[in-house]
Amino acid sequence: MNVKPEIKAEPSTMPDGYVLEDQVGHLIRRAHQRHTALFMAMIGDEQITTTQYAALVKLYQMGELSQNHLGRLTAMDPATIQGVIRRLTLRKLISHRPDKNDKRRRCLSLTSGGRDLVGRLLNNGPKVSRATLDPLSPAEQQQFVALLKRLT
Amino acid sequence: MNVKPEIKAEPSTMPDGYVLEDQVGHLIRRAHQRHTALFMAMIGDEQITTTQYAALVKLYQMGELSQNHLGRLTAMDPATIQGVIRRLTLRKLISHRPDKNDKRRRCLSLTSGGRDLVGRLLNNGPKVSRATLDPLSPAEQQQFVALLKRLT
DNA sequence: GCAGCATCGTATGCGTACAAACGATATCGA
DNA sequence: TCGATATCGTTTGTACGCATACGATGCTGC
Repeated sequence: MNVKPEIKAEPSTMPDGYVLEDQVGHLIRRAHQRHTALFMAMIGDEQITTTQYAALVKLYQMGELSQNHLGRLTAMDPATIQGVIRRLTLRKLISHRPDKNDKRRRCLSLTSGGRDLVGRLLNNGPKVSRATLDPLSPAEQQQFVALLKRLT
Repeated sequence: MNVKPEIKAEPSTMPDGYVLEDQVGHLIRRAHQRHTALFMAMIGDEQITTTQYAALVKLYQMGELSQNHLGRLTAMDPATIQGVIRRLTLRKLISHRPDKNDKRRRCLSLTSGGRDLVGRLLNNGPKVSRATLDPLSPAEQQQFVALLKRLT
């Protein structure tokens, strides 16, 4: 149960008080890790990830979208959304058909199974958000989200 | 230069006002993307990533650490820190020797080249933090970081 | 109508991030 | 002392995230 005494050695002096743990990027990264863990534990499906959920919800809301457009709406570049869509298609949650007017595009939409899944998970989304913000008071939560929105 | 009119279809009704873009997890993910892009553009070395920088700075500060302990200090699990250390070792920024008292451990430390690199990059760390927080006023920046720290 | 440019989706390569399983080593408790 | 348990670092597999390059298609301006 105990951890060994850690190795020690000669540290180097830092320019003024540079503390890695106080840097905003490090804190954002850790907040992202924590949120992802909460999401995977609470969303209600073992396989669905945060980005897959975002793609499914957007398709649920919008009905039919081209692949890159869906990527833009969910903040994923073409290479990333391609992988996400491939995995969701393998799970038969998404289907695609060619666009009549533009041969380059794939029209993506949810299958009935995909719609069912989103319907089941949709109530859990707000629960994850609440759990993520739980350490803050309601007023602080509003403040935090408002500030976070301006950092994009 | 123009984007085509986007595909439209029958959207599904959502339970109350669920807006993906307002969910804190989505905002944290986008803030993380933005910070990473700013870091890569500003840190002063084309190859060094955020996690590699964290590992280098910690070793610079602490002098010598075991691999998993360094991982805990920088919020990386053993599998992740292993890859980071392997790449930094390949670049000859980090060296390792066996621990006298514990044969399982690798004692990690910076090479002279690693110390030189950290010395050159260290002033850029705060610049990245400032750029990340730039959309906010000074008071808001303090508020934001304070709230973010409590979400970990 | 056609040349240049933009966008579509794909593919490859590299770097996190983490779960799971592993052998080796260390420690704790009976 | 010795067996159970914990930790160390590694490996494998899956999933983002992005840079880069690619061929196919669409659009714009001359």
